[in-house]
Amino acid sequence: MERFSQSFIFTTKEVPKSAEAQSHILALRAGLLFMVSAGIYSYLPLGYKALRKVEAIIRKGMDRYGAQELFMSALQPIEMWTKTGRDKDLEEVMIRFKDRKQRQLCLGPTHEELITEIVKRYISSYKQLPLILYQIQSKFRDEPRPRYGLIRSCEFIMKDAYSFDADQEGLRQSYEKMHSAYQDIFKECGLKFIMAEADPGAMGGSLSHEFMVPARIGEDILFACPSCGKYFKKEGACPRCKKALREEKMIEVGHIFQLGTKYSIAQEAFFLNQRGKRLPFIMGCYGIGVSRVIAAIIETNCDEKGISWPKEVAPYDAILLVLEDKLTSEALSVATNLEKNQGLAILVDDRGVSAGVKFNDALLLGIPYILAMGKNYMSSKKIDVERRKTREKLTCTPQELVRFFQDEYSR
RNA sequence: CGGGAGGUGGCGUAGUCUGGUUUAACGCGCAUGGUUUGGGACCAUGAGAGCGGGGGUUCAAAUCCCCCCCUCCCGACCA
Repeated sequence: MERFSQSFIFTTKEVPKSAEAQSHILALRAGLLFMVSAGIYSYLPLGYKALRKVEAIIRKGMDRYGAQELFMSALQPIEMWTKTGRDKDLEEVMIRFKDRKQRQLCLGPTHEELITEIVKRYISSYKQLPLILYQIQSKFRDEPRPRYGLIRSCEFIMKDAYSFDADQEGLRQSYEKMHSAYQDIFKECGLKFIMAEADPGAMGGSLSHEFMVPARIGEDILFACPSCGKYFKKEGACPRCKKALREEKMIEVGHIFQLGTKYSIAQEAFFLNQRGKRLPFIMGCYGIGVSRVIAAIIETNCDEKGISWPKEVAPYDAILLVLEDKLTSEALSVATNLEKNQGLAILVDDRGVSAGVKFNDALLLGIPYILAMGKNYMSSKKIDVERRKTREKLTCTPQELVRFFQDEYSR
């Protein structure tokens, strides 16, 4: 239970000038983010809570499929990149500089090279495979044009996973696992997504799939068949329905790649098979733009009043508005009970502002349940409950509230 | 990196074209006092900027000229 009056949560009525995308405007208005510079953001307590919720969902999804978490350095010597030649390929996006010893360093835009060095050092037998490692970490890219807040920024949070297998069939299985994990993860985050076969581009490799969320401000485009609903990467009539396709904008939230041996061969990362033969690891890599997921969730879960977080990622489960000063201590104990008995995280709005401000801030913050204690509580011990998403309202006593939440969360 | 729009108290803006009536205005927010109190209340008082930075023109510059920086949008780019 936290008290709004003592929390570092600040909302604004006015729309910040430096934002155009809904998700960006709302993230700033609801006090989730602080803009440091173009494409650089700091997470404020409320935004960080939502971020940690998303990270927890990702960890659960990855762990379920046997991936192990580690944490690599963002700082990398440039020599790490010369064997694969990507110091040249990624020259433009890499943020690089010299330290006091004139050593060339970069802030990792991605981590294939480093993970390959790590695995190469410890894995030398087929018996230690397959292996999937992942991390959730900040990535740095010198974007030519940062855009739409968290959608495209120069420093952003990514979940990157890497698989190591002894053969092509192993890679296929690892890829399949990550494919399933991603579906679980995006579903739990409350995102409606589409999977599309993609071009591996500078990552290299043979096969890749993108996870896309349809949104007005998407930077990618897929072509949808209006009759069967299938999506295609290229324009042209639907092969099955022969209908003309229509363009839809998409936010790319995840991308998985079958890399093959591009990195293992270049970096001489080998293991011994059953017959003692030296073979390069067969690799895959799997990314989720964590901060971008936050933006995609807000973008697709909002209305004219503000954000409407899906329950699973909401920074708090409910907000309790105290509309009569006298009720403050009673409200705190109601909140404490809900927290103790049902593990709910409650924000108690005990600020000395008008009811209108509290209701509107509650809608802006997008916490799934808005509870109000005021007149109705004074007269008949009734708490007013509103579902943020549907705006449905009902009333119940504190005792009934316990059952209400049991029902809501067992659905 | 090309094209467009901007930079004025903490936030959002007006003023810039046509220099002077500006000791820079308004709304929000903030502080103090009072009245309010269920869907962004009201009154009073008050604090807070010298107009993105630097040069220049002029008796006089937020306003005109030059250079630079920053932000947003469109495009190019995008693991």
